[in-house]
Amino acid sequence: MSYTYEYPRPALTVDCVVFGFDGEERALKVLLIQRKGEPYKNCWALPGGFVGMEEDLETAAIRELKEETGLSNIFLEQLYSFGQPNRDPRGRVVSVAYFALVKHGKHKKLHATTDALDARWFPIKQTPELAFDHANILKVALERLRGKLRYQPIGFELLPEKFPLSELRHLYETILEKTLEKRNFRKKILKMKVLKALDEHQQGVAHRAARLYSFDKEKYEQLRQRGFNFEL
Amino acid sequence: MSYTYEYPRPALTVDCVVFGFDGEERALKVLLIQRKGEPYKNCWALPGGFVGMEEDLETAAIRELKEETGLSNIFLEQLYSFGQPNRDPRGRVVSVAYFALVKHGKHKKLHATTDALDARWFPIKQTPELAFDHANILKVALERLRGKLRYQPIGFELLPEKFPLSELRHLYETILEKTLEKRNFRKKILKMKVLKALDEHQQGVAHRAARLYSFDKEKYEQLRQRGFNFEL
DNA sequence: TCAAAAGTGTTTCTGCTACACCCATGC
DNA sequence: GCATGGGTGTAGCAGAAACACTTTTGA
Repeated sequence: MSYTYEYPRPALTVDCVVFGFDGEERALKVLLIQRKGEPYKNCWALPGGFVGMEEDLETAAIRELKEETGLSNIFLEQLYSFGQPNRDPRGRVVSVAYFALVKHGKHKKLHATTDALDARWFPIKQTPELAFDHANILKVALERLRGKLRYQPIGFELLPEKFPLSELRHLYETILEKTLEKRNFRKKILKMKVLKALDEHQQGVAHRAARLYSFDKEKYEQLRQRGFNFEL
Repeated sequence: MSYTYEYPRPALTVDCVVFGFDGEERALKVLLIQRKGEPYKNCWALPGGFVGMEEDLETAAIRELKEETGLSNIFLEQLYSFGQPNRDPRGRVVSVAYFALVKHGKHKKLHATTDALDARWFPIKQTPELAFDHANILKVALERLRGKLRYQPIGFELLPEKFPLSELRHLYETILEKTLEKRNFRKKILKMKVLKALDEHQQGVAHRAARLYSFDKEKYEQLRQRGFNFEL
């Protein structure tokens, strides 16, 4: 079977930059797969692939992520489209990149599925050489993550459902690469009223157990519609 | 001549949302073209067209803009990619949308070129029915414009080289749809040191002539690199 | 001399920053 | 009882907001 057009067409792919935050190592990580086929065989790359003919772009991103890494049901948002004529040795390939956030703990075990040799988390500071222009895509994604983190409550997407405030702070400190004053951070975030204080505490820690909180998405939506702006 | 591929491929287009600010009417406007051919013949639409095979996405946007409206040398930035499977009746067409800002006065006269029946500025509040999903693209562009305006000095792209402070304020008031206190606006923007005060004043106004300013791009770049953040 | 917008300073108030000590818990 | 991080209050300061009058110019 083949398909014929009057004019040439670029191929269209999606690529996903999946970020996770490892609370234990206090490190921001990115999910990469090892390529099974040519080009860049065995090379590490962002998960992604060709867009189906009847498939929405976001749907394609979700599907590829599932196929190549086993991940599903995660925060996903379009990042940018990359279309340099020579970014792929096979010919003209335009890629719509997505940017995803996952609760790292939940997905520690990754499936290296049929489409990829391997799938692994890499600390953002120690990524291998990447295929295509993926290093650049990753760079853009990282800038976007840092930019959004301060103005939108997306940090919660990287944490488990229930978390102590200190973990949220560590996440901000790690990603923004600066330390935040403990008391002021607490005041600021609690004053926004987007966290639900739970009647639960940490367990099995060698010190006073911290209270757990959860992000109150409904409350946030209500506030946002009244013109409230999350900003940290 | 025809082109054959093993798998089907979506067609790829670029569309441009071009904003201009009309200082006299104090209105934000968008540039639309009237379609010459099917589908949506005679309907108003965003300028745009197919991406060439060896052509960078941004280059394609610049070229289409030139071809359909005569505009060139303007601020252009990628907005978002739209890929709903049924957004174009001709079949699967994915469009990378760009978002452009022009100095309205300079380009009051538009060429209705060979590719379009007509090209016109429409106040954002009074746009006609648009072809395809262009109404949605416009909506996304407008949100982006409002969002960026506060945190990046892009307002200047909509003004002439030299302008009085009041015009800059009117621009902000119009786009953000709220009034700004005259004295505080002046203080805030001047304190940033990104405006050059010129030794020129308005001419032919029926009241005290205001001093003209120009945006100092180099100064802004210097400040930005030292961690300064434009915010209004 | 009137109309219309330019231009200017000060006070008030809010909200951020900086900072040090006691508390609860597991080992 | 000690080490570890959890949790709290306040004083000082900077910057935003609010506000009214004088100046300049052309008609």
